[in-house]
Amino acid sequence: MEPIKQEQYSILVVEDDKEIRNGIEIFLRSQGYEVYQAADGIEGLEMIKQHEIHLAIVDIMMPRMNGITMTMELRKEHEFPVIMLSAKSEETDKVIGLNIGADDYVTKPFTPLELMARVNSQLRRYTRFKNKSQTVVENDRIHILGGLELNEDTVELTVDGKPVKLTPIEYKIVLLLMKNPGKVFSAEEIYERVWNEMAINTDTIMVHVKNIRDKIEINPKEPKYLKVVWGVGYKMEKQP
Amino acid sequence: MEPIKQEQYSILVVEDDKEIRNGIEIFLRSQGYEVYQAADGIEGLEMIKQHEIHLAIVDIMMPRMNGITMTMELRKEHEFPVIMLSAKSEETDKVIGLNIGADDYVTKPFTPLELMARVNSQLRRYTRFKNKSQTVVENDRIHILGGLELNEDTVELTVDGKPVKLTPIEYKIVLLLMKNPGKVFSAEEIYERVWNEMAINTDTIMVHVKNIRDKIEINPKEPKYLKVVWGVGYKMEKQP
DNA sequence: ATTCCCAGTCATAAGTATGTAACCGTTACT
DNA sequence: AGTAACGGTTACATACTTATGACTGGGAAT
Repeated sequence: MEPIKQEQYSILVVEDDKEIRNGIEIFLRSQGYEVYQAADGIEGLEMIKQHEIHLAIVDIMMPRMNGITMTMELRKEHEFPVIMLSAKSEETDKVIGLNIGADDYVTKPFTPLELMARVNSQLRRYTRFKNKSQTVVENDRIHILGGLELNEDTVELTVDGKPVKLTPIEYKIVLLLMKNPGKVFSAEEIYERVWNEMAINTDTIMVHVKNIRDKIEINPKEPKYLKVVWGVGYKMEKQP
Repeated sequence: MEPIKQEQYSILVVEDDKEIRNGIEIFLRSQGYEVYQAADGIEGLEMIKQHEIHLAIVDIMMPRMNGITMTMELRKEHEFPVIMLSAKSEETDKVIGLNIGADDYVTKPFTPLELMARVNSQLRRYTRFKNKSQTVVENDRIHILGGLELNEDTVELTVDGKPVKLTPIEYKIVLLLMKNPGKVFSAEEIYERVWNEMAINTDTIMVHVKNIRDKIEINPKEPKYLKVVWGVGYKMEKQP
């Protein structure tokens, strides 16, 4: 696990629990990041004014000003990625759905690897986006596969040009598969990467797959896109 | 659903209670992992020096050297995933884990299935990550032998460019042989490495070999790829 | 309150893969 | 040539994996 960093990125950690805050700081520093701390939203916004920040990790529940309000505030001025921390996955879906402007979320308790993966991923995306926005807007946030077109920015999927309504979970599954065309994911893997938690059973995935097929396939009985690989998992078939 | 494991991963179990240690070992072995044991942190570090370890399961409370100290020590040199075993599910334990570099937690008491799920999940992440970091390098998850091409990511085999459908077991056998071109495996060896259990009879292998030949060989009677070595076993012939 | 939508669970059906056994060919050696 | 040991082939019952439709409960929208 080695971060590739030419620049030194600065990360702001906003979290009222001092132990967690320090834990995150130590870990991020060990990965070569510069770290600033704040104990609540107001302190956090103050830090952003004073320092150049490339990414913020923000807890939702905090005294004085909570993470949601803080994120909405900072978004008026800044574009850097915000990763939210929340206690349970209940609220997080709402947060994402509400389009507060957070880019990702991690549910507590989390492991270092989880957090690290998301920090790296967001920074990668952010820095690439920044560079490209000056030239042509060649977007890697639009995924095309035959007649399927998934747009990450508008969160929309079209089949042969016709928009298709996906539920949040369906969207996440399709996104994962379309980001990796041809690659096979086991049901467990899909579960872990979409839900961010251990898989309990694979029935859930099967049902979602069926529902997705009903929406995107001309003939769901003989899928053209979302195929099963027997005994292994599912994949999005590359189109000729 | 069983993961496809052609490589034998080595797991170190560090736990002072001998019964638990042995219990874990039995389950891990049944899944095809190589297992090493240690009764405390000092022994554990010793084992890591002597063997190549891909994942460690470490109890927190142990005599002589506890799991936290041990994990901090091993992190100075190694990056493989560490799963901690702890008595309480207190969040503070997990915060401590953030500081020391553990990747996941299982709270005692746990079921074998729980532990297994986490072990598989962590190894999946770890190996995936390792592969991603070497983006430029020609992928070691694609194996080519003459007209045969096997891709581990898409779980596909093509013969002269044409895709061939393999069953899970056929796939595992082909993968094992193609990863070791020219190397001869006895039927027993193939059985043990694909099934992760003792071979009872070799008929099964023979049948699978025939079925594979029917799929990948132009003339199955005179195999070009999957050859028999009389009285010894089977191999994938290196191609000129 | 009522309706609607989504996520998850379950029972059952449909579809594949697998192991076994019986039988046929080949090879190596006397 | 005879024969014993080994490898190849075929067929089929059984076991697994995946697909499907119906049902439940929770939450949001009306």
